[in-house]
Amino acid sequence: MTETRLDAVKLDGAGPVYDQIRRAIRDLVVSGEWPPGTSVPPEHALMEQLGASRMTVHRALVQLAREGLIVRRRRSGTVVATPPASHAMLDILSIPEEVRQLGQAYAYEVLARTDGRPSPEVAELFGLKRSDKVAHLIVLHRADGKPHVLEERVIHAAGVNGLADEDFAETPPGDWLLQHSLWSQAEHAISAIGAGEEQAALLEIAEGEPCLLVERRTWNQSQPVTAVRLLYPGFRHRFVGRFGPYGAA
Amino acid sequence: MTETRLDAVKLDGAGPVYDQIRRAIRDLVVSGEWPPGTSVPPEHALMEQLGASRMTVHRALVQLAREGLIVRRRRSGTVVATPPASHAMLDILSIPEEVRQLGQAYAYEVLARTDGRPSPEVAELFGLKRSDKVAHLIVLHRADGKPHVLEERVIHAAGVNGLADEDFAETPPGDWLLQHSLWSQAEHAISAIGAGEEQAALLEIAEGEPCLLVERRTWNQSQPVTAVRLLYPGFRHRFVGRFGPYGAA
DNA sequence: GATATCTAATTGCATATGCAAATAGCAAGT
DNA sequence: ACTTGCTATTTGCATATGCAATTAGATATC
Repeated sequence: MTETRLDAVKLDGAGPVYDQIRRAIRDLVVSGEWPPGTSVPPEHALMEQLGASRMTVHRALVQLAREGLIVRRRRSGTVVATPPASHAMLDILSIPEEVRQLGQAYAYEVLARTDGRPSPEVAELFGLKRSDKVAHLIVLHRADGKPHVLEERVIHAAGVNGLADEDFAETPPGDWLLQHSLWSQAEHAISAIGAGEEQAALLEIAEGEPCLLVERRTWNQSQPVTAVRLLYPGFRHRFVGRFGPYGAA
Repeated sequence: MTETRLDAVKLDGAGPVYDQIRRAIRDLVVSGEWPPGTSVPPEHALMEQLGASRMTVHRALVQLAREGLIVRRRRSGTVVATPPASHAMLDILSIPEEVRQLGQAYAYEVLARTDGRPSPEVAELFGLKRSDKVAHLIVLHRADGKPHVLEERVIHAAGVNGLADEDFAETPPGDWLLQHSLWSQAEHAISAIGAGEEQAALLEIAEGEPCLLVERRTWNQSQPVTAVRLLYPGFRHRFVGRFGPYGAA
């Protein structure tokens, strides 16, 4: 339960007051300045600090709660929520979790790791300078001992603390990053591709076998954090999502 | 602009009043009883009808507006929104639109149509009785003259009006359905698969070439509406989505 | 020490009121 | 016809007020 700097909440005079309050607090949350667990000042305090009525403050907080950024409980007060680990549509943010939900035993091996400058392709793909430092990893995830997905990942060292000291012996890089970095934007791309020679060997499938390729890039405040390519044997995987016409269910 | 039955809005006494109002109106919208374009009674009318204060009615309507079910404008009033044609993550609800957004010329051919009973596999997949009537269609969509995606579709006749009289000469079945049916639930599945012999011939690719298979099933109030399998040549397509940790961007 | 009870902090909900902003529709004037 | 301006309707926003529900923490009791 971190200390909350009350005067960190500042209005910008643009638009409705309730929305100024909402944005001010949202910014503190998504910037990481108020990390998950931080307690948000009670309505009365904000009301005095900002010179708004309680109902106006209330409206802002209720909306933030509906958006899932904060959690409110009577008497205990309001705290910053821990962001949902997975995303509605097609999520695979945590591969161990994904495998275990299938009721299979999870294991992984780090097949290769190189720290250094990004290759030209990687730099291009990611909008990095050649002088930036990155870690490049290849990881094979297994379910019940059988190859499940092949992960190739680039991590931007400047965006993540403690990267050099981590050997990913205990935790695979994807999960480790979830705990050691923030992200504000992500992009997914899904396509189908035939397995290359090396990839096929690692996944123990035939060369050219159709695979699902999931590419994900994440940024924090427009600074790159990580990019990953996940190669799933196609016949064994499908991604499913459910929703209604007005949004995810 | 349909007539609005004011007394259709009824409270159920469960939970907060503003939420009862919200749910009551939401139900009228999603059930199709108030189709898109219907004008919602003004706050004053609802206020009197329901015996709630204007602010309470307001709160319900504001929330529905934020959820995208209704559109509100000062003086003009409130109308039921036309549901968004495409969904944030991976949408391809309208293939013509998708192709045109790529700046390519769109065309399609209905390769086959059979009306009758569902095959056992289709019935299984869809939870239909063998006695239900369905239409089975195979459609090839082209972009700039080249095969773009192969569509295989089953439509449940009982769920859709006017199906028998439609020959899909003007509008491909996906788009036609969007206009002639409602859906309340959809399920997407994405996988990778090698093109079969016939499929490869139609798409003008090599047999076994990796393809993205998008399967979508839609229901209205738990009654099946349609199921479709879209086969995209993998090297030519990728589906992209962007979002933040707290939801779609 | 354990347990029951009270108190006060905090959020949740609803109302009443007033004013601001946008604008559809009408009226008047040219 | 076309423009101009007025007016009434409708939504948007903020405030002040009061009470209800929940419950952490203090207090009293056994």
